[in-house]
Amino acid sequence: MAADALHPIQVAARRSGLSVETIRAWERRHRAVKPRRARNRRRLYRDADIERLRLLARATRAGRRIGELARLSAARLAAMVEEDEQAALLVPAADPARPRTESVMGYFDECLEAIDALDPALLAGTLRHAEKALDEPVTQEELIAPLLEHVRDECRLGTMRMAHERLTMSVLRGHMTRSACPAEPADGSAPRAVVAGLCMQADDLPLLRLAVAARAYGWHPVYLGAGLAADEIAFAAERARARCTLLSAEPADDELLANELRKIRRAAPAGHPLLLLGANLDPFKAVIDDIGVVPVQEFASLRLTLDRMRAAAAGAAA
Amino acid sequence: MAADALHPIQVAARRSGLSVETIRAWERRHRAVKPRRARNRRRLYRDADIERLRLLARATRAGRRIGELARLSAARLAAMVEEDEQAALLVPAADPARPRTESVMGYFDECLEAIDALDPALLAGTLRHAEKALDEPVTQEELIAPLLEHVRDECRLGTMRMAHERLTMSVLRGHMTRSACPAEPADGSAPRAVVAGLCMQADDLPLLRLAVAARAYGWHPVYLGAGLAADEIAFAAERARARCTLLSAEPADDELLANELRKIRRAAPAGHPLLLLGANLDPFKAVIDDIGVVPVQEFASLRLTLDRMRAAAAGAAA
DNA sequence: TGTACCTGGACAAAGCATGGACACAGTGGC
DNA sequence: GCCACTGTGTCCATGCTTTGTCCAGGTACA
Repeated sequence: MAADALHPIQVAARRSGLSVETIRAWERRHRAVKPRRARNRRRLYRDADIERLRLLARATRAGRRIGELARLSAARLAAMVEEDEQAALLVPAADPARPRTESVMGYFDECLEAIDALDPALLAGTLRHAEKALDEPVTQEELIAPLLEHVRDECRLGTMRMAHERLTMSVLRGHMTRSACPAEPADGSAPRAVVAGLCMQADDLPLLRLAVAARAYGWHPVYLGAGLAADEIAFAAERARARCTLLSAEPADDELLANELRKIRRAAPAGHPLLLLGANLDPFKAVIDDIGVVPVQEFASLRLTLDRMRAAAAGAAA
Repeated sequence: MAADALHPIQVAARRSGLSVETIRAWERRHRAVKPRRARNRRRLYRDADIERLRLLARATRAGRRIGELARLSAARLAAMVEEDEQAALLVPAADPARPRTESVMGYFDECLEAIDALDPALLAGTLRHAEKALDEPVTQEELIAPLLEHVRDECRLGTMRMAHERLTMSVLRGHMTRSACPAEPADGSAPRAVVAGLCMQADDLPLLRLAVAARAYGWHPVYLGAGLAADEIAFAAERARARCTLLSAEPADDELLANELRKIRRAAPAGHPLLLLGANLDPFKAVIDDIGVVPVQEFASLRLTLDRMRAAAAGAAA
């Protein structure tokens, strides 16, 4: 439907990534595209015109001159762009596997020293360093999670003070936030995933870790934190165009949680996948089977589940 | 219930984000929506009408002209909006430098758009962009703080949903954490400042802002979050070798707060400066004078106080 | 009486079209 | 090296259309 839709130049500009001025210049000087005209002389672009503009933009970005490109047919153009971009991929040779000289244990001890000295910059620096040397999932799994566990235990035992724990949590939260939503603008093609906690939980680090994992596996997390009502989560999934929703279940009032799950299922778009992460999901078995929630017991299996889901979504879109 | 509720134009405006004037103009000039009329000729909008207005608003924001849109059916319109926004997601790789306005207002509006679309990456990117174009203190003072205020208000009014507020807080927290403790290893010579909240407070953003400000003024913040006991704060000040401690006071139980202040003073090293930031410090006047806390009513004066303190510390060390 | 709403008219800002101009990077000749 | 030439993206002046906002005068309602 709407295959013959006509678009004003503004839309053509936004969809092609070119400026309005450039599009007009290309037409004026080279007749690169020939849009229809409205009665009031305004340009009206068909989908095919915009597609052509996109191709032209990519070709110029690859170093070609617009003067040469303008006369080419759509097919020639597409082939040329394809070829150029393939060639560009070959140039930067894949970086060789990094030697893993640094051990996790070493970083762990360094972190503990930084925590003991209450030095946030040192702790953050060590974490970043570790993440560069090790892989990100490894860091999460073998450094950050155990570190948090350790600090909590020591704090409970009295070996460490609350101040240590708070500083650790604060730095870890910052670090994980950075991992979940890094500086580079997100890859537009990554599917989105809403990440939310089912009810109030004081400690949002496990949830944040879910977002970090999603990001590492090629998703674009929309992190909402814990304690949101069911209809808010469903609304967010729809508004953000999410391909799935990741929920976490803290040990809490089981009846209430089950109810929230049902509410989300009802309010979310039909067929929208819901994942529930939790160490002990036995109390929810009935609900999970009933409404079709995907249970995830550990982070290792999360990856598989997410990958399968993305493949399914891509297949459906194609 | 009330599925066929009829709404006055005021409500239609609030829900669609358009002005009342605009809605009337669209109807007058293009018959874009055809609301029912009450006996007294007042417009009455059905939910479907408001939905249509929302779609029209989104389509115009995507670069289309209202004159063209008005004649389209609801289905065509929805498909078009969907397509436009989907396409916009794929392009940003092509236009990294958005040539939009560089004023605070411009950034403010861009942030609101990102929040409305529940797009964390776009919001974070806009904030970073703003911080590069404006100065960091300006961004804090004139963009981030008002933005937070605005979102809270809209959420209270019902124009925005909780999901919007949570996403905003989560992204802002990440952004401010990054500002408070940036990627470069800290300048070793910067004096340290412990930043902590005097008692539990659900919202840690004001406190985080304190850390960001300290960092911007050349200090090295040791951020501990809110809700720490007095002796933990004093311990942290000593262990981290801090030159001062920044505290924030939320409107709360005054007696308790005063007590905490006294406890910190007793437990902290002699002569260690304590700063207390709060909008209304009147209830603490007695304690402040008694134990020598430096009151700070606003961020502008914080800078002066911190600078003087650093100069004094440098003088003493030399 | 004050507020919210209606209508039609008016106006300023923004968007678009056109043709011209400028700045800048290559390119090739000297 | 310098210089002229060309291709290209951006900007500007001018004129027209579209569009958001404002205003005056009038009506309904508490």
